[in-house]
Amino acid sequence: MNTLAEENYLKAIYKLSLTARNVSTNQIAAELATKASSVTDMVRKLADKALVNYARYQGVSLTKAGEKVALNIVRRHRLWEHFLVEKLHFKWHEVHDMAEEMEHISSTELINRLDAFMGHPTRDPHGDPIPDCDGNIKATALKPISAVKPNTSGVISGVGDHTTPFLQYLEQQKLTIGKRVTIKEIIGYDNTVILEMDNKQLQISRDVANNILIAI
Amino acid sequence: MNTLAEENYLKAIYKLSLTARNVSTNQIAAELATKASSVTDMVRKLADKALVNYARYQGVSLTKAGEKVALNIVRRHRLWEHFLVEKLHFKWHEVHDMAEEMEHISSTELINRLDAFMGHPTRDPHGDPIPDCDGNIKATALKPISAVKPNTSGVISGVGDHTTPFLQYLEQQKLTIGKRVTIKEIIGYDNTVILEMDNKQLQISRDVANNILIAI
DNA sequence: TTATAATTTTAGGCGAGTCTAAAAAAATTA
DNA sequence: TAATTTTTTTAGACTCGCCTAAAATTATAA
Ligand SMILES: [Mn+2]
Ligand SMILES: [Mn+2]
Ligand SMILES: [Mn+2]
Ligand SMILES: [Mn+2]
Repeated sequence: MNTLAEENYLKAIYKLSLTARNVSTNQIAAELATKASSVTDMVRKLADKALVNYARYQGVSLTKAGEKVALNIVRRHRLWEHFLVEKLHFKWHEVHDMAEEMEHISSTELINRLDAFMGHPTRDPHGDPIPDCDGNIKATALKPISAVKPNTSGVISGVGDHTTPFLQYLEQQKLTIGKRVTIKEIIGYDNTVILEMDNKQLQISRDVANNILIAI
Repeated sequence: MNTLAEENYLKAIYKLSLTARNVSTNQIAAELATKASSVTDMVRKLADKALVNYARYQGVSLTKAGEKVALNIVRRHRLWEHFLVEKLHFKWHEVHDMAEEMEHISSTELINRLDAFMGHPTRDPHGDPIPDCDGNIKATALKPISAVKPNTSGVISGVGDHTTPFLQYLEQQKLTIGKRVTIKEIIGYDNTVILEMDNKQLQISRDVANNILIAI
């Protein structure tokens, strides 16, 4: 149906669309570590297939059909990540690159059986929601720790940075998905955040606080 | 390391090498449903990478390095097939095409963990041996039912034909891996074979008998 | 508003992998 | 052995996805 390259572009456009109405050529190029001219080529191909809306110099957005394809790739990616962590006992920072390949395995039946095998999980190891087979996805309102008022309590439910060093740091600090934390104080000087977790105090930097998302 | 196309060629050459010392261009083309000219191109590329021995018009054989790569792909293919049948409950005739894609997932750590997760299986759902991580493979001397003497008993341990209709037929007749059968008689007229299995008699055609492999 | 900078597109080219058609070599048959 | 058939290779072309360099367009600053 769609090539591997097309799938990667659609997923990138989907991701960027979460924070911008029209996605720019340069944004896509940066996301995929490719060149703007390559993006222009591919975007025209996707427009021909009616998967994106595109007018030159105007940026790009997914059509209904394109969004459906993208959500399916996201579903596959997150289900495989879940499998890798839950069944093969990989750490949460190790699974992304493997899932990046596995998300392109095309069988729908396979992914539905994997979904059932895993017990229809709703979130991947990083807290991101897993779309169902119709592309429905639970949008959850999460807030970065840096954006909540002191004495607020919440459960860590997602991360804003998926890089290995960040995830490893969080794991080392036991700041993992599901943990309840209370924001005690935000230091004015450099926005360091003082947290309470498991009855212990803990300081995290502004950058870290920006990338830990909690449900209140 | 190697492209998807290169991997498919190496696997095809490996398979054909089991029944021929030097594999011909046309054989490879038939196996991969491609054209002889494409095979010549690719074979020269594989020779440049020292994965095959090739002299024009002389056919091709795997080098030690090429065989190692091929065995690794076979390992991945068969482990994924095993997973699909044992964990996701696919039937043995449904798994080949999915495994054909999954075998190209490149992570060695992934496949070793999958191996452990499945309990280090030695055979895939079709009875074919699964190479270990060093490429060691247990060559088992199996005989087609058509080649054994009457009143011989053995255990069905492999198939010589992996096509869906054949596998479905065997399943319907309960002639599956692990079943013990006794060859009672081979009818001279058309080589129909009369079997005993589960204390019942059963007739199979010459073609079917040729493609059921037993360990005696 | 005009000049400058940044973004995006176009033009042209490259490698991978495939194809068809024609030429070369090997195998088979007469 | 000579003619014919089959197999294999070569020649040339195509699509896909990518690149660089240059041109066009849009955004920003003077
Ligand atoms: Mn991908
Ligand atoms: Mn994830
Ligand atoms: Mn394959
Ligand atoms: Mn198999």
